[in-house]
Order: sequence, then C-alpha cells, then structure tokens
Amino acid sequence: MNKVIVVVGPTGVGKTKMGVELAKVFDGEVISGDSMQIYKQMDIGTAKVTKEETQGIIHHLVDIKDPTDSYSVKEFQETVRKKIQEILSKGKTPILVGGTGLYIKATLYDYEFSETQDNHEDMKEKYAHLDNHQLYNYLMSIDQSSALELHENNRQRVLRAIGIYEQTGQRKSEQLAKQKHECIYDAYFVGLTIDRELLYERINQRVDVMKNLGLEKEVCSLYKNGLTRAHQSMKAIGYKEWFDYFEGLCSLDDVYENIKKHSRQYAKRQYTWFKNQFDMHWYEVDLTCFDKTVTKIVEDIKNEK
RNA sequence: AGGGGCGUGGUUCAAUGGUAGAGCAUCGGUCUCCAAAACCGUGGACGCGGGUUCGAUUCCUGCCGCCCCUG
Repeated sequence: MNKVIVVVGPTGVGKTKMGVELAKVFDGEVISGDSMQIYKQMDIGTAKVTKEETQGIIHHLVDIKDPTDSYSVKEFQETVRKKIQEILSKGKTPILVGGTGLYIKATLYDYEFSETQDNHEDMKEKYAHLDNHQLYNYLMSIDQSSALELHENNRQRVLRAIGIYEQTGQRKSEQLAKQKHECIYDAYFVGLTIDRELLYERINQRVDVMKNLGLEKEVCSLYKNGLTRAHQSMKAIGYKEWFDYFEGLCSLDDVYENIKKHSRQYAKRQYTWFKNQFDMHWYEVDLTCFDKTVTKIVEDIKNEK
C-alpha cells in the first residue's frame, strides 16, 4: 500500500488514539499534524501523546521545537513531506494525525509559499499609519484579485498579501493561479466526529483533567523561563489564558473557563474547515466501543486500495 | 426591621415618554505561512400587576427578587 492515511477532526474527538490504532493495523508511523504539539515542555495543555499512549508506535513532529522558537506552515510542509517519503520508502504507512487544518492541507496539496521572511511584526510597524480601509485600498491598487478575496478588516491577511508582493515582486493571486489545488498524495481522509454536545462535555472534562495533571505548574515554569504572550507557542489554548491571571486581571476559575470556551470555539472552527476543505470520509466515533469505529475505518481503507 | 440602590437578550452594561443599542457568549461561515490564529455574518431582551398619558421600558405605585448601609 502506498497510501497516506490522514486522521483529522475537532479537538477532543479521539484522533490520537485512532492514529495509534490505525498504525498498528497498517504497519504505520504517526506524523503529528498539530501546530502546538511540536513544542517541548508543553505537554499537558496540548494534550500531547504520552509514552504509554503511543504503544510503541513512532510519532514524528512532536517535541521538535523549543517554546521560544517560532514555526511556520512552510517549515511544517517541508518537514512532513520528507517524513512521508521516508516512511513510504521503508514500506510503511504514514499516518498524519492532527487538528491544524491549514498545515495538513498545505502539506498534502500543491500549496507553494512565497520565499518571504517571517516578518509580520515589521509589516505591522511599517503600515501602522494606515487604517484598515487605507491599507485595503493599497492592496487593491497592487493586487486587486487578492484584495477581493479578503475583508478589509482582516488586516493580518491584507498585510500578508502586500508583503508577498513587496518581497517577491509577484502577486499572491498570480502565485495561486499557478497551482492546481489538488492533493499530491494518494490520501485517505478520515474525519472523526461525535455529537456536538458530547464533544463539548468531553472538552470540558479534558480541561478538568489537565488541571489535575498540573497544567498550572507547567505553565508557571514556562512563564518563569521568560515566555510571554508574544511568543507563538504561547498563543496556544491552555497557555495564553494564563497571562491575564499572572497579571492579576482575572481569577483562576476564569482561566479554566476560558480554556474550555476557547477549546469549544476552536472545535467549531475545525469542523467548518474540515467539512469544506477536504474530500472527507466522516466517521461517527462510537464512544462505547471505539474498536468498532476502528474496524469500520480499516475495512473502508482496505477496500479503497 | 428601617434607609438607599438595582431589576433590559445567555451574560456584562447602554439609551429613550413614541415598542430598545453595544461588548462578550451562542449559532453559521471564510481561509495558501501568526491558523490552538485572523476575519465575516446571525437569532435572541425591557421581573409581575395597577395608575398617569393619545402612547410607558422610561413617570407614579403595590408586589416579588437581588445588592449595600444601619440595627
């Protein structure tokens, strides 16, 4: 089999476990498709796979960065594509498991990113004197078709489009036009889902578990090591909520409530992405009998090839 | 118990004698490197009763509920 298996779904649905189960069946290695589990020292809050949970299955792209490092989709794309080749050449099955939709799509599809530096801070400064409307008009003047795809309030993306043109001399829209927008692997997309209410319950429970496992201690030690809200790693749910607390702006209860809330909102955004971006095979996870779901997926994949 | 204050969508808070507006939450959506991010759209409310008035959420009043002070 020369297939890449992709397991996605909202946070808390059971992707990690599914990845391991599928790896056992298909002689696979798991590649994490997650923008935050790449960071060392961030174990509890990112619900990172534990040693026991891996059951001996190799997991790539976990613990590859320090929390002070920044990271990019492009880097992810390059690293994972290499990993996939490596695993395939060993005759094993790559199993990409994660919740970061853009990272996964960029890797599996023929996305090509411009050779620009990661400099959104500079761009922010450079154009601080323009309001949203003015900035948008500027983009309209240099790359109209990209502008039309964006809302003028989405300053982050407007700036990005401007940056691409300024640094490469090529318009973002032109770049996109060169791509085919197709999946470059023989991939089988497994989308895991459960009833929304149930998912939210699970998310809430999982946050309670994180609390008991010592999330506060984990975050405190990062904080003491000098990590701030500005670091990319500290944008993660489960971590960013603590800064208000450390600054005396909210209570400890608020921290956990916010983590729950942000996780729920994240799950919702993941659903809309996965529903609309991939040729997905959806599976309702059987919570009383996880193996049933595994069996069903295994059958479907075997019938595919 | 006495004095004062407050009761507006899920929540925090506005405004107004001519049937109410915002933030957050909710729900839906967008997506080519900050993506666990950024952004867009959406439904939903004047505690209950009486009075004044052409008309009350707004003024008066009774009740209920909550908060503060005093004892």
